[in-house]
Amino acid sequence: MSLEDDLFQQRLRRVHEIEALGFKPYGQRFDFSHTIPQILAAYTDKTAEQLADKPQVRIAARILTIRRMGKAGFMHLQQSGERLQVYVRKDAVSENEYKLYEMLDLGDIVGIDGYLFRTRTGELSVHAEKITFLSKILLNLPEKWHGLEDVEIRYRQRYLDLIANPESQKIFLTRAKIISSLRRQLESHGFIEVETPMMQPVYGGATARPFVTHHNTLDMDLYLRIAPELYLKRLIVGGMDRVYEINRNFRNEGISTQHNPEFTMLEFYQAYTDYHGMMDLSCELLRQAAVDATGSPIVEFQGETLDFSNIRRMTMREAVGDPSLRGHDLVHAFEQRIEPTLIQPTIIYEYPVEVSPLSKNNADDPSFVDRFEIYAAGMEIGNAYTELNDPNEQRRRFELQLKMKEAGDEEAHQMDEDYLRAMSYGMPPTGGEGIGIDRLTMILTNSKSIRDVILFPLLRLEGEIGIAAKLRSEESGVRSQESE
RNA sequence: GGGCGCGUAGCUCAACUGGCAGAGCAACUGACUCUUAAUCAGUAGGUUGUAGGUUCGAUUCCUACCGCGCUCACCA
Repeated sequence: MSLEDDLFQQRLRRVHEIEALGFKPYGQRFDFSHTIPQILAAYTDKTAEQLADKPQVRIAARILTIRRMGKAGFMHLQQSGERLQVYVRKDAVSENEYKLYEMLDLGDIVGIDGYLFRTRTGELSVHAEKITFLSKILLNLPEKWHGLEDVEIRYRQRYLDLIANPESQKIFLTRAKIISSLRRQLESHGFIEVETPMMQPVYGGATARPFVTHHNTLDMDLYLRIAPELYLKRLIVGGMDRVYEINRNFRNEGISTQHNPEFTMLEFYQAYTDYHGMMDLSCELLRQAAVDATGSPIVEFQGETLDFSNIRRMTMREAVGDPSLRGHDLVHAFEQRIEPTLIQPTIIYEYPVEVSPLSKNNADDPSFVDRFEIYAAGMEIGNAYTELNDPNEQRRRFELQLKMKEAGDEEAHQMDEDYLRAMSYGMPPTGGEGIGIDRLTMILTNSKSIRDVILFPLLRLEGEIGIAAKLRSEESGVRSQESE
């Protein structure tokens, strides 16, 4: 029998031992008085004397370490990636609770009633007076000071990563702060959050290959959206002058450290402004998001110092520095030579019309459009433009895209007649923008791979896991032992 | 999809040129009422990713496959 099976069976037996002591191995509601982060925030700077009145606390968390010394011992509990020590002495808890303490495993979840004090070495700790059992671990936790380093397991079993690596919790906490910062800022500018279809009969708003799915009752093929853009602009036509959406896009393309097939995009549209207005708003949004997420507009990313309080602006032609290049050649030169060098946050504006089917022409040179993208750390993190609101020009752009499609461009835009119809009712001059939340999170959490900022990145199927069989066989093993 | 690299105990890693698969942590037994990588004494734990091949002998060399990473292509 392998070690793991042995351990599994051993712990399953322990479930019965815990029951025999009068505890529930998979416990119930536990009304805690504080979270561990709350206790640390409130009492970290309190001296032993200031804790002399024995502040009473009731906490619930997972056991990360245990140090037993016969008739007393310590353990560290962890909650939301933060740790607090608990001191258990035989004469301070009931006899059964101490027996329970002696059979606890790393990874079990317990509730502790007790009071705060400082140990002889000065560590803030809970002096346990009551132990409640809340949940049993059956598997083995990763090793305690190296944590879990195997990236494949970190991505496949994110729950284990979150237990073993507190930094991982922090990344997703920061991600949440970024999103809530952007929401708060947009709300304060009068933007309304909306939700538009993820399943679309006609896909558009970006150049990408879509995922296809099928609705049975309607017997109709649908595309998972590659962008919400065309629906959001229908709302602008309808008089919702400031709208935004934070949601998933799906693109059926390559996977890399910067690409996941589903990714989160913020898109926002503001009537009666243009791309210069969007530039100013973007700079404000990004600076404040950096401050809200990290405490500063200046962040470290892979050895570089990025300053979001001072975003440079230059045209694509200026960035490339070759006035003879136009159209696709200009974009190609830019992507090849310039994009990877844009480490500091930079706005690149005025794009060729060929790569911008939904943007308004530049008034001085109609072969360019009033569009910009935001780059940082060599990645594109945002894309914005003055929206094309002339339905006949939009029709010509769609027809140009259809020709590109016929010529073999799999990512060229589809014709969207309802979008043209909406625009024919009159769309106000509008500025619109998309910001890639995953990439922004990478930069603000100093993460090298997009998989580090997506809780469950797409991976190939893993082999047989076998846990159901193990649970089943151990269960029958326990039963046969009991009947002996 | 192409190229390169990695896969050894639950975790983190060793194993020289092809020669008896090992350590720390975790686990188990025992001691210990302020430890914190607790300590001390002892015990157990392996289909070396999978399947073939070469060889007296393969963790090691070869082939294919599976998974992951990096990178190029593509893309945001």
